[in-house]
This record gives sequence, structure tokens and C-alpha cells, in this order.
Amino acid sequence: MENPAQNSKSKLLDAALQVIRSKGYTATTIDDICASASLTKGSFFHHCKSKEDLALAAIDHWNAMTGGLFAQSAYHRFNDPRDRVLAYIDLRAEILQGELPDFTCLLGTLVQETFETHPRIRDACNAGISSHAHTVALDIAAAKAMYAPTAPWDAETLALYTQAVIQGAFILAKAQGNANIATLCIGHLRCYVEGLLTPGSPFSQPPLKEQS
Amino acid sequence: MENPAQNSKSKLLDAALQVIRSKGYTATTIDDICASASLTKGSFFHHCKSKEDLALAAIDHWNAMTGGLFAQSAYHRFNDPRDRVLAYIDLRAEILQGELPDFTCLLGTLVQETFETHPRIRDACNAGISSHAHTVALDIAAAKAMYAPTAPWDAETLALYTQAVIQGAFILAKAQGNANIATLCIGHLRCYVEGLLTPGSPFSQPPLKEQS
DNA sequence: GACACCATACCAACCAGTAGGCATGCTTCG
DNA sequence: CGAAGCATGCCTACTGGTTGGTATGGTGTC
Repeated sequence: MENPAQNSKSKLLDAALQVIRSKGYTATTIDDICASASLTKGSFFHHCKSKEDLALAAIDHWNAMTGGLFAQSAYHRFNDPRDRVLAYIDLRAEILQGELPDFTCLLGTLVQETFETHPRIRDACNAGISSHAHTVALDIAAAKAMYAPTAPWDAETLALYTQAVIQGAFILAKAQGNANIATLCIGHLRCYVEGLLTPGSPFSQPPLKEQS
Repeated sequence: MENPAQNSKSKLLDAALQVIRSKGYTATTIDDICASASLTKGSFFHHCKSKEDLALAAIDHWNAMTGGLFAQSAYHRFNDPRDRVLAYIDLRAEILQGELPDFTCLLGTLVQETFETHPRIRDACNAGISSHAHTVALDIAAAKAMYAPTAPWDAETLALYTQAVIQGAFILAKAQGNANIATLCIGHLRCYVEGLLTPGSPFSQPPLKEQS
């Protein structure tokens, strides 16, 4: 049985999520990860080729975890796609619980530091963010077709905008040492999206011409 | 004359802005800064007590630079505070020029990494962001008084929201390796703020109850 | 000569990664 | 069945390079 192996690898990945979100990628040492996972360096390098390799594996682990969380979340129960979009945003506000490293985003933290120095990490973060945004964009597109079919904005772009707001909310929360501002920001986001998906909304002008 | 001193200190601070925004705080070595400033470590430690001390000085330098930039910007020319707010947002979109480390925010980059490990840096970043948001909030409050006096949202919170969008837009731009998505995000932000400051807007509900 | 400014040389701590050993369990073959 | 052989998983101990910071000395200026 490979349970002990998966167990240790999982412990390393879980430790990586926690430590990297708390200290950042560069400040995280392999010894930190090992200590947090109650393992030693020998075990670490048995499972990971390098520190960057761990980061890439942690990103996959993160995508699997968060993907599962959102996929099985109750907000899909709504038949109206507009309700699903708003419930998704409400969910993002609801999960702002516990300490900051517990709910902030691994991908945003990683890419902020590594976008110039570690292209593979950057690309993996981009893929994760884009993929998640795309799942949101599907509901947004369906809602747009029903409630704002001729509006000049684009569902994919609006989905990315939701992610930008959430990532920025995390930064402000980190600066203030308090999640409250993040809740308020997501509240504004909800208000905007609700407005865009309300027939007769005042948003008849495109946000900006979208050059590819 | 203390010009050579200020000159070297300025070179160190300018180098710090560039290198930290490019590589992040922890990955930035003092030798990196010195090389970028064409100085040696002896000179560095003549001007700064430690690496953290440099970061704090760089934050002050950043605040002075960006504060001056916005204070003397042409967007203040508008008499209507609503026009000033929208022109501020337009300005934020216009300065997305050059390479990513050239226009991304030092404070957001720093606080993302250091919020748990370097409380003094975190507090300095928070002070810088809050102070800048407050200057924006003054125009927003004036515009609200004219165009949405009874609306349930708060000018300070909306100003912080603009900063969250901008910070999040930087993260997405870093992930994509391209500033275009940041332009689009700021376009959505403009659309929202314009809607909030338009009489008869549909935003009659508070974004979320604001608990202090 | 006192002081600001800056350079070289150096150090102790730290860090990613390596070497090699030991235990467990599974496979293979007598 | 059982012993040899081997792979997996994990450990301790080590290394070579890097890093923040120091010690010290030189140069120009008041």
C-alpha cells in the first residue's frame, strides 16, 4: 500500500500551502516545510526534486483542493445563473474566516514574488487563476445571456475582474492585519456584478475598449 | 555639501524600488541593491542600519514619489469632484506603461510577503496605502455629497476598494505577464464608480453591512 | 584632526541540495 | 516455504555556496 507515501507527500504539500502563504515563497525554507510536516530533509527530497518542484506540486494540490471546494459547493443549486454568480461571490466573502494565511490565495502570493524570477511558477499560477476564473465565467456568461445580452462587457473579463478584486482584498487585509476590509471589498464587487446583471442598469458603456 | 550623500542614498533607494518590485523583498539581496546602485556594501551600511531599515526608507521614498506624482497631477484641475475621481481612475490606467516592475506597487508587493514576518514593514505599507486611499476618499466624499448624498456606501471604503482593484489588477498582470488585463480591470472599476456617482443609480442597497 | 563617505576583506549563520545508511515490505527464485 | 535481492520511504550528517552584517582602512573636506 502506498498510503504512507501519499500521507507524507500530502503532509509536505499541506505544510507548503500553510508556510508559503504565511511567509512567502523565498522566505520559506525547506527546513520550515519539513518542520511543519514533522519530516526531515531526506524525506523531502525523496518526494520533491527541488524547492521549485515543491511549489509546482503545491500549486497542483491547491488547484485540486479549491477546485473541489467550489465544485461541490452549494451555490450551484440555483437554477438561475445570476443567482449562482451572486452566491459564488457571497461564498467568497463567507470563507474569510480564521487567520489571514488560512484563507488567502496561494497563487496570488506566489505569483507576486516569482513572476519575474520563476517563470514555471508564474505560468502555473496563471493557469490556476485563469482556470478558476473560467468556471466563474461560464455562470456569468449564462447570466449575461439572460439579463444583459447586449451589454458591451465580456464574461471572461468580468470573471477575471472578480479575481482581481479578491486578490486585492487579500492584500489590503494583510496590510491592515484584518479580514474586515476584504469583506467590504467583496461587498462592493457583489454590488457591481448585481448591477451589471440587472436589466436596465446604467452600465451601457463598455468599461474600456478591450484590445486583445 | 551633502549632495554626494543624498545622491548615494537616493541611488540606493531607487535601486531598492526597482529590485524589490522585480524580485520581491526576501529574494532581493543587499548585493543586488548595491550592484544596481553601483555602490558597495560599505556604502550601503553607511546609509542603512539593516535590510529592513532599507525597506522602510524605500517605503518613505515611494510614498514621497507617488504622493508628489498624484498631488501635482492634472486631474485635480476639474472643479467637479466626480470628474476628479474618474480622472484619477483614468490616470491609474494610463500609467500602466513599460515593464511590470516599472508600474506595479512597491507597497502591495512588500506587504504580501512580509505581513506576518516583518510587522514594521507591514505597518508602513498599511500607512502608505491608507494615506493614499484617504486622499482619494476626499474627492469621493465630495462627489458623493453632490451626486449620491443618501447612498449607503462609505467614501473611505470605496477609496480602499479602488486600491484593492488596482492591487489585484497588478497580480493578474503579473500572472499573465501582460498589463492588458490590468487596464480592463481598472475599466470595470471606473464603470462601477461612475455608476455609484450617477444619480438614480440602481445601487440603493449597502454593499454589505459595515462592521468596524 | 575630526568627520562623512565609501571601499575591501572578512565572518558566522543559513540554506538548497547530496551522500549514504537503515528499516520495511514486496518480488523472485531455489 | 524461505531466503536473497531489490525498491520504497525516511533518516542523519554533511557540503559548498550565499547572505546579512562587521571590521577596518582609505580619501576628501571642513
